[in-house]
Amino acid sequence: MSKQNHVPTLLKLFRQYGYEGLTLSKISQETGLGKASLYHHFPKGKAEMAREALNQVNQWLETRLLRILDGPETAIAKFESMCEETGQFFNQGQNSCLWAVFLMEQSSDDLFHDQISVAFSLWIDAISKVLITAGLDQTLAKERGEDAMIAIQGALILSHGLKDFTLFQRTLKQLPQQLCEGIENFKIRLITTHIQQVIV
Amino acid sequence: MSKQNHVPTLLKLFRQYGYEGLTLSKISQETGLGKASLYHHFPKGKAEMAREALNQVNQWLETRLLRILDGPETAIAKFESMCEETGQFFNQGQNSCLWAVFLMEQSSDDLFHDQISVAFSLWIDAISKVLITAGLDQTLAKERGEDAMIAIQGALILSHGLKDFTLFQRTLKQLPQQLCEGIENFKIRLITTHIQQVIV
DNA sequence: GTTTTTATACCGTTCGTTCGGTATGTCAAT
DNA sequence: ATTGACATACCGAACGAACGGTATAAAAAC
Repeated sequence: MSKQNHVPTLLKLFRQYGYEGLTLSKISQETGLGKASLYHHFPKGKAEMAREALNQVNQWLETRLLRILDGPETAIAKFESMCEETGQFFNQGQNSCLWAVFLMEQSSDDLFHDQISVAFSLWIDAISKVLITAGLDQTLAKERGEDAMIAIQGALILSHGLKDFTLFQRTLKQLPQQLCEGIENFKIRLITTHIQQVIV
Repeated sequence: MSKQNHVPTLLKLFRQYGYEGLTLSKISQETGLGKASLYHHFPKGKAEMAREALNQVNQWLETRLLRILDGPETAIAKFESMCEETGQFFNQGQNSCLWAVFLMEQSSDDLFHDQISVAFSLWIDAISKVLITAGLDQTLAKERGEDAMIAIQGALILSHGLKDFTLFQRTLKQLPQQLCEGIENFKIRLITTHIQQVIV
């Protein structure tokens, strides 16, 4: 069986147990592969397995989310797609976020901070770019992108802490409106301005 | 030296390394106590040390934060004090939150979920109680309490991921206004109503 | 002089990792 | 068609190191 087949399992395990909390024995048990076989696929050991799991998440971000936000739809439609996709990815809040998990432990943060930092920036910038295109002020757009990520990450934690996953779902549901607040009539304003100019 | 003197060190270490990531050797090294001495103070071992660290946080919540929110000031003033206190506690975003750290690992979450869940609920309820007193609808007040916690937890993660702690500070700064949105004139409305009644 | 606190030495276990080797398949050279 | 060199996927057994934890007893504090 190919190496890539086991990456989703690795992702699930690292999310669940954290970097230090996940042992090779557990990985061996869950993948059905002997420890030596694991080292055949991932010669650099546990760190490489974690890196591959992170890559899996970052690829989801780039191939699914960023593609949505780069699309031709309206801002609100893109954000709704984004939240839909995000909800699925985190299993409606029941999965934790590997980025956050690795950030919480110094050892894994030392190893993977760059990957995580880039991922956050990409997501935030993609959101704010949509907002800027929709006519929002540049500074405000950036802040709203950050606030969106804050809401998602915070909602994941709260949902886990309270074992109430409707919290995550509510947050996602409110996010598009929140992001687009004050720009709903952008096109209308544009048209109005245009008409006025034409008339004059 | 008394047992309680070492709890802040334990808190710092568990926040930094997580539960599985922190070893007794490290604790021994940082506290300057031999392992045997550690087991004299904490007979149940690592789990007890973590529990004491968590208690430290929960006591901060109950003796500092909840006391602020129970005070006689206006809603906005209480929230400003809360954010000030919170900013100090998390060292302007540079400390991570032990609740979140323990929630991310299955092993520590199994051990301490109850303590964490109670803490979240206490904080949220205290906030929403303030808002209800200020005249806000009960459901909306609860949601805002949740959103406040989401913002704080999310901001901590984002700040760490981007190594930009101004993010956390901005979030705290905006929080009071955000919480009080739509209730600023509550007292004025009350007085107005009262005057009208008196006149009639 | 009793109690509290600390240190030394060690326990069994599990950690991440490595070694040696087997089974299966590929593919050109013979 | 057979051979031999190489590549891939896998595993059992073992490695040294570090883990969390525990005796026993000396030292410090009261």
